[in-house]
Amino acid sequence: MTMPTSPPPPGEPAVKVSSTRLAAESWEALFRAQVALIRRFADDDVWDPISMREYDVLFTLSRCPDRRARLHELNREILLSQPSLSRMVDRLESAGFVAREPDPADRRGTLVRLTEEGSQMQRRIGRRHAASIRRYLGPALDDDELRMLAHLCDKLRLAQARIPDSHADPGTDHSALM
Amino acid sequence: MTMPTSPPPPGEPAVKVSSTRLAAESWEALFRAQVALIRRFADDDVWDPISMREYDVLFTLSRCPDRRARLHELNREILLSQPSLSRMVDRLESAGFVAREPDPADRRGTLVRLTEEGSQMQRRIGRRHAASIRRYLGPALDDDELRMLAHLCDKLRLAQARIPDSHADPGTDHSALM
DNA sequence: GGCACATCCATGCAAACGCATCGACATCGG
DNA sequence: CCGATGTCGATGCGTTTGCATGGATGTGCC
Repeated sequence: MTMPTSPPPPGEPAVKVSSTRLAAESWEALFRAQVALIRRFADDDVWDPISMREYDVLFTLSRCPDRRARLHELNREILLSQPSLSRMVDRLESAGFVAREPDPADRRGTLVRLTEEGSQMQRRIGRRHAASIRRYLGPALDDDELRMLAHLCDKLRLAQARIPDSHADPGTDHSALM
Repeated sequence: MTMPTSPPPPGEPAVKVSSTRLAAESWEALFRAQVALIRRFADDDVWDPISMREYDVLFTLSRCPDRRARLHELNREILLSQPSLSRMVDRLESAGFVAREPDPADRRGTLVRLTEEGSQMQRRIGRRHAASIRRYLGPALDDDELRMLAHLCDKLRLAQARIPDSHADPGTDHSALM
């Protein structure tokens, strides 16, 4: 998805087009690999009582300090709109896997905490999911390649914090002034 | 999402655990990088008349021979269930971007063809999206790194065809017998 | 040929999603 | 201290998604 291409626009500097093309091909490869793997994981019957996306929430919480996080913090890691995440937490809460508690430091916020039951569920599914990951990635790439892939993806993700929006307000961008 | 981990299961051979952990870390890195980039692309206002997922369909069709494909073929590239894709094609058809036509070679199937209007729309959005891709990937990775990332992702994706399901029927898997 | 089975697409329906919005609280400026 | 503005999370509502299923056509076997 979200791959561009189309014939290179005429009149652009050749070096820039080439570089754009390279970036587009890399994004397409990354995206398609992710689609193929998500498909395989979805076909695994390891998620049983919850969905893959709900597992993502439990997993993310399991890595948070004290296994709790603000809803808004969670929302930065989960590919869901804020209202959708709020309702997903509703469902996980009624299932007993997480619990909402007020944030004493900021009474606007809500802390979402992984319950013991939720933690057990995350570990149970996580073990099976880890076996699947190994099954699908292990035969495809050797250890050095896996390390290289992780390194490049981390570098790509972390760099995003330093790249402004395409429609950022230039008046408030002081990063080049100081 | 869909990252496993949890403490390494006791009693497993150390080498296997280590390898599983490496695969899991690579998958997590790949997935999180994809999430971060999808977020950025979604925030771009380049999609205007359609959605990012609908653009994915137009883009995929634009690469097909004669700009047409069977619905079922499309469904292998698009991360959507078959009924959802069917309805998305409904919407794109009423918007005039694609057209359904019967497949003369297999009367069960339906060919989805990109109309001229749909092709123009794809190119229009594609140019803007390509600029975004360059904007977000270019400063993060140099050309060699982009090439390496694409290579590893392609290798990972293409290898999936040779890796059986986790719950494959052993009776029908003849790959090891011949 | 004819019957069993597989494949392809469409549709009914409940669940989940995103957008717009609102109330509650925090923060900043006077 | 108070009002303006910004941030956080919840809810109404229309749209989109997935699951289960059905109808139609292709394929294999006797």
